[in-house]
Amino acid sequence: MPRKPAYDRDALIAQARDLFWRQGWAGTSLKDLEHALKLKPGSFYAAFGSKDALYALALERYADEGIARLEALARELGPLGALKNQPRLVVEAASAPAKACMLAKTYAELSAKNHDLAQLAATHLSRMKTCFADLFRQAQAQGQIGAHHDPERLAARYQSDLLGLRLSAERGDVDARQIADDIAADLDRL
Amino acid sequence: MPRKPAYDRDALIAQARDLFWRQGWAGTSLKDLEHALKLKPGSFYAAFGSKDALYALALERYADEGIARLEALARELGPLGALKNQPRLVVEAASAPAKACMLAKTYAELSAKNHDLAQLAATHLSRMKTCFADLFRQAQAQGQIGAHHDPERLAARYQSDLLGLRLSAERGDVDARQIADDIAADLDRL
DNA sequence: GGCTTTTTTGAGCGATCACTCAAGTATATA
DNA sequence: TATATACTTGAGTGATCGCTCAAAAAAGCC
Repeated sequence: MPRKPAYDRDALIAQARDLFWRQGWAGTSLKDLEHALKLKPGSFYAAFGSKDALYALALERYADEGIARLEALARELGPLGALKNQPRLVVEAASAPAKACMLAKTYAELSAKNHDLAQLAATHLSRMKTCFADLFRQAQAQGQIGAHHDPERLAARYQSDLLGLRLSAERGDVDARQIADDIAADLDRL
Repeated sequence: MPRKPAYDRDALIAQARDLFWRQGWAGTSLKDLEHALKLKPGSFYAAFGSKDALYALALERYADEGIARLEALARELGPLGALKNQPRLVVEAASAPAKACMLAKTYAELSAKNHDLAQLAATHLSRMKTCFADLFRQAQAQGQIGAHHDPERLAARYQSDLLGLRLSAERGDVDARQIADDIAADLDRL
């Protein structure tokens, strides 16, 4: 007997993610969301509960897709191949709403106030780091990387470099592709 | 004949910089500033004109002091020594309001909206990059770094790594000192 | 078609935003 | 001490914030 919603919830989350990714938490108002998602306030709150709840969904979507993409890349190119290609891919992703990492932007914006979303972003960053560490471990098991290296340490450094790279890629006066290549080249010296 | 202000303008700018640095642009309200600087709205606007004008002053102060600190370090340790020590120093600066770079945070927060302050932060980031490039050039002239390297490229990568490091240093699940040491170690292999 | 159930709509809520300004107060000169 | 000239004060501006809710509209079942 009930009426069905006129929107595609998954598509709305993806749209919200793109908006939040570009503009940040404080930089995205409900008016922005209502306009982009074509939802009036009532429908918005019926669907998602609050701005923060939607942001949390967007963060999760962002992290899940990022990890899935990396794992797919590893199946295609192997662990070291995936790690070496990821920097270039991220920098050259033309369709992405922004170059910088949404998790890092969220954490940077909200951690000072101990906002729940900052903690959530940190958790997802940690998941990604674990994913990197797994790939380094696999590369090591395949003999592509010296056995004396600590995969966790390599992962922390790699993630740090990627975050810097992705922030640099938003700047007009930096050649991010050069940096991406240099990061990849460093992996060959391990 | 006039009355003198009861405040120290330079000290107020430093306090504002610390607050903005920690909390960001949108995250710092005028109430926050009034409370921290102990200025009522009237005095605040008589002294600085607007929130954005004070933020611009804070950004400039931040960048100027950062460059001055690095140049002093280079006079003490030489160009390569300064570049190698900077990561550790930044990560271990216990008295700083935050680990992450204020210029990077500002740019990340405001560039999507083409805010004037984002452009200003980008300009200061560029100044810093030039400073890094000068140090790499000097290190090269002294034979501490291979002559085949492009100092501008080294500077871009170094700054990118530093931005990533400083963001990572705000996280609880990352050993930033290890990353800092790894960045420094990479400079020895140039 | 009639009824139930849900979604959609949009006016409007209190709170907070950056900011203004007139009145009050303190100080340096004469 | 008197006067001129700033600085300080804080109530209050309109705009925007995230969000609520009652009424209107639409879709599934009999």
